[in-house]
Amino acid sequence: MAEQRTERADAARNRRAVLRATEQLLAEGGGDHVSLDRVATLAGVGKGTVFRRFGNRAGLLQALLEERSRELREAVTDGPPPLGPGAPARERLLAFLDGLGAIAEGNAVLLSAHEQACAEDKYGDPSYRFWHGHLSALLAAGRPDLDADFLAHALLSVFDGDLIRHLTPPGDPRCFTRSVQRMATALLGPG
Amino acid sequence: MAEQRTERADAARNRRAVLRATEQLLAEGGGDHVSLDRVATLAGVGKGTVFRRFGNRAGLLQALLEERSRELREAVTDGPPPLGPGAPARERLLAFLDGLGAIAEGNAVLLSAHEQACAEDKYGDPSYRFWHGHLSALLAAGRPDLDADFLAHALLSVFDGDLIRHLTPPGDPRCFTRSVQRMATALLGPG
DNA sequence: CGCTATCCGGACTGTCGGTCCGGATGCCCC
DNA sequence: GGGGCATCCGGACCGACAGTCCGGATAGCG
Repeated sequence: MAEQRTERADAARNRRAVLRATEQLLAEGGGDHVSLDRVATLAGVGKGTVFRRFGNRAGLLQALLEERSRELREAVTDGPPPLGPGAPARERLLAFLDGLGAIAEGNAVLLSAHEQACAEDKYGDPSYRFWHGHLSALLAAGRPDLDADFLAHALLSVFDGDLIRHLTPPGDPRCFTRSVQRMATALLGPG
Repeated sequence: MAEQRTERADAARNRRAVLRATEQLLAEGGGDHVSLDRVATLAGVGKGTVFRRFGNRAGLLQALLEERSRELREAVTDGPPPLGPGAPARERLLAFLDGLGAIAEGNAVLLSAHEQACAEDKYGDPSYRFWHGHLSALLAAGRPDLDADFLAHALLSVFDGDLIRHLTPPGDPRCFTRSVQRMATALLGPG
């Protein structure tokens, strides 16, 4: 539904330019630094172009996030174990948290900006629903006695850009992920 | 430091009027409905007055949240068990989560608005630090082998206004709190 | 009752997200 | 190669908002 039959060449070029400009602005200043005016100017396009492609601020950030996490989503559905199907639920869960943690740690600023932009419908966002569904299924497989749906929300709620930056010391970029994995292990119990 | 020697009567009256106006606007529309212009108008004061009292949007919402949670904080530090000191850590933890959950469930809209306004320093906010310190101490007392500091952040991260509204069905207002308590129990293990 | 520190009000500014439409341009078909 | 049309572009424009500022009002004290 979002894809036209064919996208005109200039449209594709502009889309790429806008995404590149967005990530550049995110890198050089905080999330607040990314105003759509600035994105458009840096990308060398008009403001209207940004909105036509991405709908609004949230859509723009979501597209960037989607680009950064598509690989993990494919690995989770179609890839080899332990991420993909085939491994025991416990191993798949830890592998998944590792992958998601890596993305989150590497994109904490983008995460914060996206959380702030997605004011109200964060839990209806397709991307969120996918992560939640996957997590929920793995949890239910590991511990059928627990409330997998809620625990999946709880585990995801910890992937907060600000929290990640607050908990990541310089020199140990995977600290957050390890903490999440330890928590998940404690939740699953000594199974 | 925030208290003047004596607050003029009109200043105190205006402060109350602003807080009342804020909660009224929060109640009748979403968090976005609370613009400081509207608050000032509804309170019957000028815009400058709102800013002089509360600094900015975040300060206003924080003041309201503080008002709603002061009782719990006092009960936790000075009150009788199981909330206050004296009960076993496990019981205190569950009682604390019950109290915090009640506040969060009753103020989900305010919570959302506050989260959005406190863009960057959410984890430095004195109120957050208090809850985190308390939770962290109780967790450390119950399970010294776990990373209490991280788990306290994780438990608090689930108190998200949007998530609470998303998980609270009509007719079961305490559903969220029970889920949180079950999660905490699972974390503490079968001790 | 008068004086001063304090407070009030609302006009003002700069910025932002989002809309709109006249003009340009890529693309397909002849 | 060229013409016609659907698509896209750009940036002027709008309304709303957070936050600032200062001339004027007033509470409270002596």
